[in-house]
Amino acid sequence: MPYTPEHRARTKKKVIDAARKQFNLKGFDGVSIDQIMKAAGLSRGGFYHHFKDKEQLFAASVDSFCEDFAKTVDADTTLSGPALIEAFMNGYIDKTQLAHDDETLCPMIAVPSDVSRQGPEVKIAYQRVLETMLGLFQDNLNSPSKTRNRKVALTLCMITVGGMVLARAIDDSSFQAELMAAAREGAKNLGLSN
Amino acid sequence: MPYTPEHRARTKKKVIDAARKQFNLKGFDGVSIDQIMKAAGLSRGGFYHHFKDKEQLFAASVDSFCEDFAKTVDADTTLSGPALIEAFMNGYIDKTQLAHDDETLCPMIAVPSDVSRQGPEVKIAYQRVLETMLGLFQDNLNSPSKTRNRKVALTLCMITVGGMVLARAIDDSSFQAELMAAAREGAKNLGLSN
DNA sequence: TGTACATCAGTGAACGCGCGTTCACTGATGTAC
DNA sequence: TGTACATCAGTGAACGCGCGTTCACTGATGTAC
Repeated sequence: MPYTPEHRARTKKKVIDAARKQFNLKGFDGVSIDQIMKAAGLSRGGFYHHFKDKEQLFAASVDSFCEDFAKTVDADTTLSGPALIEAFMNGYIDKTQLAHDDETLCPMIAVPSDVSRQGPEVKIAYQRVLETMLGLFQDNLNSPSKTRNRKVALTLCMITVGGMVLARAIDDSSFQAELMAAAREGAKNLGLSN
Repeated sequence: MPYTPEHRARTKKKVIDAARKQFNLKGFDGVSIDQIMKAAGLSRGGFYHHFKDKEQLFAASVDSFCEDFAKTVDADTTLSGPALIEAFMNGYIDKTQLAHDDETLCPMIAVPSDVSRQGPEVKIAYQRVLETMLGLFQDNLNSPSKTRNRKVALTLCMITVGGMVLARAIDDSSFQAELMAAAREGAKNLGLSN
């Protein structure tokens, strides 16, 4: 058995990491396999040793974000309740704001339209990211009604994602800033009044 | 002067209408100029008599939706205030829900990621659509504070667009339904409590 | 009223290019002896 | 310990294809006389 399984896994991860950045930046159709493999320091041909096709890589890249995302969410144990929600939301929005040519952007915000045109594998990966965010909100809302908490958590997800998606699709930077601010505030009000 | 200006305008409109459907369905990169021209009953070569390039057609197709959208918004004079907001929101969400292979879908929901990768012309058209929806909400909220009304209106836009965008990017139809319902309810609460 | 003409909307072949995917191969590696 | 070998990760040329755009043209039309 030449090469260790770890070597193979490491290479695969390099490809996924390169793909994640590029897909977020340019969309599914905006990047070629050639570009991704080059960015990963490999050549075109090796791609199909690791992935069935381009779509499977896209799904893997969304899943890879989800893993990191879940880790970040679990890592912050110093806060809880509405304070955690607010801190998380601010961090998430800040990251988006800075991410003009950034690669750490959340795929929920960078590629929702691309995902909506893909098959189940990609959509399921996307849903996992959404459920990660949703879970964080749901678990840190303080209403005694679980139903109520879930509804508010859903609304928080919609405000966050909707606000950032809209902000990125317009050209007017002061309107962008207004959207970001309204997302922060709207979310804060909802989280606290709950 | 051969052909009337009206003839030219009518042809251009046919191309824009065909483009709007297809862009919404398959995204900017998912449709070719050839396909659009064929759908409009024309041949490839004539395209550049009407548009500078593909991006300009994309902008025109978003603008074309905006015109129709503004007309719909102005047309409904039987309702006003929160009742109008609720009625509008329900209609908008219903349309999205039915629009699996539909062409009347709002570009705010169908193509935000595509728009975020385009130049200013397209983004400005997108912003006009957003401002149309925002204006409807803002003008029908009853708080005496205009600032407050604008903030709530922004949040309503984020919930509506965010909810629909998320619903279209996942595969689980019961989760989809939950998102749609939460968008309706979240929006209603916000509109009424205001 | 009838006709010659200029205009330009519309045609379709052609351009160069990059795409996703396949494939015959090369060569680095861990294992067996 | 040293070597021959089998495995398979990685290479890069090649495939067929469709893309956005250009261009020489055709032919339907409104206008001038």
